[in-house]
Formats: sequence, C-alpha cells, structure tokens
Amino acid sequence: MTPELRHLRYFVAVAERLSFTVAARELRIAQQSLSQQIVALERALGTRLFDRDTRGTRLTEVGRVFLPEARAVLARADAAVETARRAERGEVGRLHLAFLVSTANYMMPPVVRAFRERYPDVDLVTEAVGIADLVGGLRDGRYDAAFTRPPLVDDLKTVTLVGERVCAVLPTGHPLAGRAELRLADLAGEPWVLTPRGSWEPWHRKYDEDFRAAGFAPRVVQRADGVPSLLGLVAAGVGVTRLARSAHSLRRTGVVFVPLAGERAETVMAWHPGRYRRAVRNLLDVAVGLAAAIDLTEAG
Amino acid sequence: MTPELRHLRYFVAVAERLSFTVAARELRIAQQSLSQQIVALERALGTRLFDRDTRGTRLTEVGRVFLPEARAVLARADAAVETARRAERGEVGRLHLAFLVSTANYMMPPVVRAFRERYPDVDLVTEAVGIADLVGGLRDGRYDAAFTRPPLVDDLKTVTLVGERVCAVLPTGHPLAGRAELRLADLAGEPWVLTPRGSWEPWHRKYDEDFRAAGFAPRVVQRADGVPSLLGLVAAGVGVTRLARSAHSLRRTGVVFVPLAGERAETVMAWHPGRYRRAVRNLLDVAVGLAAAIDLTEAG
DNA sequence: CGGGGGTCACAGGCTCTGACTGTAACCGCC
DNA sequence: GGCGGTTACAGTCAGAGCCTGTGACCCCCG
Repeated sequence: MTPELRHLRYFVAVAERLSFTVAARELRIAQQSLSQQIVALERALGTRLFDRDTRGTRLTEVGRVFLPEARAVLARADAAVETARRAERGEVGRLHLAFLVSTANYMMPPVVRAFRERYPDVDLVTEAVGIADLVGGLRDGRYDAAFTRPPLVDDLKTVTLVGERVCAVLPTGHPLAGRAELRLADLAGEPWVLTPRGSWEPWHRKYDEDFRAAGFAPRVVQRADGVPSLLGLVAAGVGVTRLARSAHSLRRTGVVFVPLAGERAETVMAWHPGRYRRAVRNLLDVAVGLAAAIDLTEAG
Repeated sequence: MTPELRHLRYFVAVAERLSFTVAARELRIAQQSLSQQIVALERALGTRLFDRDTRGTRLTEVGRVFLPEARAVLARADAAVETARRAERGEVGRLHLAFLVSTANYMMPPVVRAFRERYPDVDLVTEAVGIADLVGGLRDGRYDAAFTRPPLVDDLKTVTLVGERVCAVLPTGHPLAGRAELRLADLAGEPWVLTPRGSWEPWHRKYDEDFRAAGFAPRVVQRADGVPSLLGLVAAGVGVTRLARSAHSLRRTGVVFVPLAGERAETVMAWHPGRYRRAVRNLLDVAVGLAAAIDLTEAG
C-alpha cells in the first residue's frame, strides 16, 4: 500500500494532540478507525511513528522527523488545489492575445498594462498579426482573444470597445486638404490607393457598400498592404485613401487627415465562443472598463 | 470530497499520455475506473481538467496549470516517505549524546567528527555531564547514548571501546616518582585524595575492592569532585591518587603519572536497551570502528 | 460507402476497505 | 477496588473503487 493524503492528515492530527481518542473526536471518526489507519501508514512506511501504550501516545524519533514532512505534503497539496481554483477563475494561466497590426499601436500597451496589474499571475503572450492570421488563430485556438476591426465572421463573438471618426487621407497641398470635414462623394473623381481585396473579404465588401452608397466606384490606381504603405503612397501623391483617425499617429508628414461626415470605425475584442474561458471574460471586463475610462485611440 | 494522492497520480498519468485508455492500461486499472476517478477529481476541484471527446483527450488551460502542481505534490510526498525510511535507518533525525566530563576531552572530538561525516543529516546534540546525570539521562530518555567509564548499572547496556593503563598520580619529587611502574600496595602508607563516595557508588565499590585486594584501606585526607581538582591537590602535595592515563593531558606540571601494574581502565559506550534505535546502532558502529582504527585515548 | 479500430461515457454488479460498535487489557489516581 | 483514562482486537456494514458489458461517436482504410 502507498500512503494517501488521508493517512497524513490523520497522522498530523494524532501527532498534534498526542492522543488517538482526542484526535479521532476532532476528525469525527472512531478511535478504532484512526488506530487502524495509523497502523496502515506505519506499515506502508516500514516504521513505527508512535510509541503508544495504555498511558498515552508519544512520537517516536522517526515520527518526529516525519511530522514536518507530512505537514509539508499537505500544505503543498492545499496549494495545488488552490492554484487549480484560481486557474478556474482565470487568475493564473496563460492567455494568447492577437492584436491587429493597425490597432496594436494604440490598444496593446494600455490593455496589457491594465490586465497585468489586475491579474499578475496570468502569463500574457501577445502578437501583432494580420487580419487573416488573426481570424484563423481565433478559430483554431492559437489565440484566446484578439483586438481587431469589424466586420469579421459569424462564428466569432465580438464586443465593441471604442469608436472613432474615419478620415479621408490626402497629400499635403491637395485642393481639399484645407476642409474641416468631407463627404465620401467629394472624393469620387480622385485616384485611390487601397489594400488588396484578398487581405480580408468582409472588409472590402463593406468598402464596396460604402462607395456604392456614396454613388461612385473608386478608381484604384494602386493596392498596398498595411497602413504605413498606404500613407507612404498618399504622401507620394499617388492617390488618396480612407483610414481610421487613429492611423494619423503613424505618419504626420506629407499627409492630411480630414474627417468624413457620418463615418465611424470601431475597434472590437473578438473570441471564439467555444473557447470562452474565465480568463477571456476577465480580459473583456478589463478592456471594457478601460475603454470607458480613457480614450484608447489616443493612448499607447 | 477532498482529492487524494491517487487522484493526482491518475491525473498525471492521463495528462502525460493524453489518453484514458493508454493511461489506464499502464496503471493496470480499467479505462472506465480511471474516467470515474478523474471525474471525481474534477468535481472536487470544481473545474474540468480535460477536454475529451470521441477523437481524443486534451488538457484544458486549468489542466495545464494543474499538471506541474500535481507533479510537485507527488514528488513532495515521495520525498516525505523517503525521509521517513531514512529516519528509520537512522540517517536523519536527532541524537542526544552525553560524554562523561573526564572522557569528553579525548572521546568527543573524534567520535563526533566521524559520525557527522558518515551521517551528515543526523543532528548531533552533545553534552559533557557528570556520571549521575549521565546515567539518569540514559534512563529517562534525555540522552540516547553516552560515553563513560564502567561500572554503571545493570539496566544499561555497554560496549567497551578502549582500554588504557591506570596510573598512580604523585607530586613531582615524590620518592616513588622516578619508578617506571608501581603496584597499588606500594602506596599503602600514602595520604590519598579521592572523589566523594556520593558521586557514583558503583565506582567506589570497585575502588574498595581494588584497595582490599592490595591489602590496605587508603587513608583519605581530602575528597574533591572532578579530575582537575584531584590533580591540583596532588600537585599541592596534599596526597596521591589514581587515574586513567589519559587524564595526564589535563595537567602536566607538578604531577607525575606512574603506571600501576596490571590495572586497566575502560571507556564504554552505554545506552538504554529500550531505546536502542538504528541511530544508536549506527553510532556504536562508528565508535567501534574508530576505536579499532586509532588510539582514542591519545586523540582529541 | 461500410466496416474495423480507436476514442470516452454510462450502467450495473462485485470486492474490499475504511468506517462503525462492542469488548478487552492495561495504567494511574482517588 | 472502582473509575476515568489510554490503545488494541474482533466482527459487521456501507460505500468507494474497480470491473464487465454496452453504447455513441469519429476517423481511416479498403
């Protein structure tokens, strides 16, 4: 037989009271049962732990040595159980987060800082990724949650954290660059630079919709992936584009951001509903709370 | 229910193989029983540890956190059992040793050093005490073993470690101080200094015997307790006395040690038979081995 | 497309163990 | 000598843990 935690608990109880009778009463079992279990433990260890006779019970030398050992095992076991419970509450463990590259800039620092402060024992692993990788990672479990822009896909859940204005991005010196606000239709005759359609279909379907509502189809003179590339092309005078206002922190020379009337861009937290664990919920709470407290599009 | 070590062992087995079927086979129980126990553990912890379906078993995030915890508990338990076994072999624990003051001088350093080297995890507590305290301590368990001189009492076991010559101790310049050897009868007319009879009856009964065999009763002019006191009185010319040869290391001026023909003094290790534990046996082995290897009466 | 081999879960029955009660032996104190 | 205290021994019982039998499902291969 190999000792179980019960035997150690019984042993410690007897050792602390130096009486089978008293210990059994406190353990709420019969003295005979306690004696029996201690004998079983002694046999398993191959040694006597107590000297006992009709006038009482004393620890043997081996028992004296074993007492702190048994206490240590029990304490370690309690700690293990407690850790499991904390893990269940999402207070320890590991969380893989994806940030869309164009949102990583302003979202990642404050969110990560706030979460680390609230849940110091959660090991946060973050990555700035493209939209396709982000969605794929949420679906196959590589990421537990992500911060990105809608629209995504039906099988992912999202909660909107912040909204911000959408701007026309024009080269400095453009005839419309001095306006305080524009409508999308004002840019109907301009040459456009946009991201490749293949980068993320749902986005481009929404773009198509927007342009159709504005009554024109943009003349796309070049496609380039990534906000910095687009800004570079605009600054070079190749064409105009349209971006969320927070992108202006990435390039401040050669381009002008003019708000577009009635258009807003959202940043959302997304996750796979089948993997909605406590830690994800905790992250959502932190992110929502943060969005309510500060302007995340200006942060970072 | 509170988890037992069995549950942790089962959990680790499943987590390592990611298969109930394989783990059960290695644990030599049925897969169904293993499933049952894992479910019980999960209920006790209030959380799922595995995601399982028809195509296999994977750890949940909580399970991943709990796995090293469970391993740690099991390792701690193994260590505790191993410590108990080592304690049973007398390799860890505490040993209280008494040294008769007059033997502490030469016995204690080599014995303690040799034992510490062989059993570094045994906590050795040593004390130099008088003979009455030594015997009392062995009887009531204050000391596990002692190094002393016979005769003692019947209820203590002893093993002789070393024997040495007994000497007449004379003041420098005494008419017999130049002799290479004496017989006790040669000192029949001398004034004697001896220890008080009350110090230890069995010794004095042996002294009486010796003197009777030599054909005289000594004329005791003063009694003093402790070897240094006796040597001081001899050096002062108050009288002569009789001591084991090893005592000469305590005082080399004013006194002369002359061997007595045919008389030997022994040093023994003593213990109470009811408290003969493995550690005591180990100490005995070390002491006997040491006595065979070096001259303990000259050591220290 | 169907069958075989793999997964885990559920249901019912057997065994053994950890618990209980009752009893005995022993010690120390009044 | 009786009483209150200790632990140990013997016999009994309920339930925990394990077993077998079965079912549902998935994947791969022929």
